[in-house]
Amino acid sequence: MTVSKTAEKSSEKPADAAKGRKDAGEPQTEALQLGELSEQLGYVLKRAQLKVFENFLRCMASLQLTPAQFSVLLLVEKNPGRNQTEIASTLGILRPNFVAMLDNLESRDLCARIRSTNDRRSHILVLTDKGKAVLARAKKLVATKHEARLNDLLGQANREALIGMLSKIANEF
Amino acid sequence: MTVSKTAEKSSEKPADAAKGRKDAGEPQTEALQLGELSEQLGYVLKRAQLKVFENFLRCMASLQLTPAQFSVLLLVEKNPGRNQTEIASTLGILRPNFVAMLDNLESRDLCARIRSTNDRRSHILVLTDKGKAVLARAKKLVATKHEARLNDLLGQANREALIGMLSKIANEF
DNA sequence: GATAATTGTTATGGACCATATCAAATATCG
DNA sequence: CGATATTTGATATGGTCCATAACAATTATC
Repeated sequence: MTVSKTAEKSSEKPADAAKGRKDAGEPQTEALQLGELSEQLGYVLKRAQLKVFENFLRCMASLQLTPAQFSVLLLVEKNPGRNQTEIASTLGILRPNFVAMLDNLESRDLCARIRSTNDRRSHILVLTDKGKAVLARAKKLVATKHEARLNDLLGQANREALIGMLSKIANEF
Repeated sequence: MTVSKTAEKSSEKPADAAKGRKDAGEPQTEALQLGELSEQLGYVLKRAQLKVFENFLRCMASLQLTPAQFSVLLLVEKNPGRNQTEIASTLGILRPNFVAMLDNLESRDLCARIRSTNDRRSHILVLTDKGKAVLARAKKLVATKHEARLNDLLGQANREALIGMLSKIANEF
């Protein structure tokens, strides 16, 4: 969802108020000063997150997986036998909102809900064979097209340092 | 918006599937393994961004300013005499969505729209006196409560490195 | 001076997030 | 045991944010 619809054209790229100009004539419209904005953590964090998600969606276009869907498949694979509540809450997804998400993945035969025999309220989540295959391909795409891009941009060491700092913020802020 | 409503209680904190347990009895529900998820840039980036925004809103509770509103005030202050289209596009906000945002800020007497004499289609944006005062207080709150938190957590050098890397991603990814 | 483009605006729909509520199943406690 | 509370998955619903189409007023272009 939210991807590949008409996506590609507008979307209002920031830092580009001077658009319809051949970059040769008289710049009657001066570029705006970002000022302290470019030092604001929240601002730059949000911008970076949007860019990363955008790139992720492009890399996954052939598999039609959103970041959220990818994270669900990853977590279900790593934690077989868990129910919806456990998977959802670990990802910070509220149970009601997780239902439609699973409906989607299940309708595409990527995962399945199985009634637990221990607790007949629960739906145990598992990946289907197709789900495992798609996830495997998704991992390769992420590694070769998505994460590799970061290494080119920042370098291996910086990339790891970045992930470490973001994790720290996510966990301890 | 989106803040301080009933906010404070639920919200489904991740990495916490084992909740209603006194942390003393028998852990019948093992913690889930995040696995490769904790190395996924997009995942950790999104998580960090949510935490940072959440903290920002808490710091700004007394002024009732969202990150987006703060960025608008900052940009208008730094770039007086610009119209809605220029401010909005620099922030990556689509013009239609910028209207309600300005209605809000204007109704609170933080900024004002002024018809341009050169181009009577445009609305020049300026901060009101109250807007300037509020922004000044907001800056102090951000510096002392919000950004300072990052320094405590990462240290000055790491904080700057982080901002630098995020900017690079936002601009070159 | 006719046509095209721009500005602010409204209307509208989609995606995402949050809450309340429900039925079925289970847990708890008298 | 049996009444009550809790949990699980689900539905309904509302809010916020994001994106597109369309419009009137104004300006630019030819």
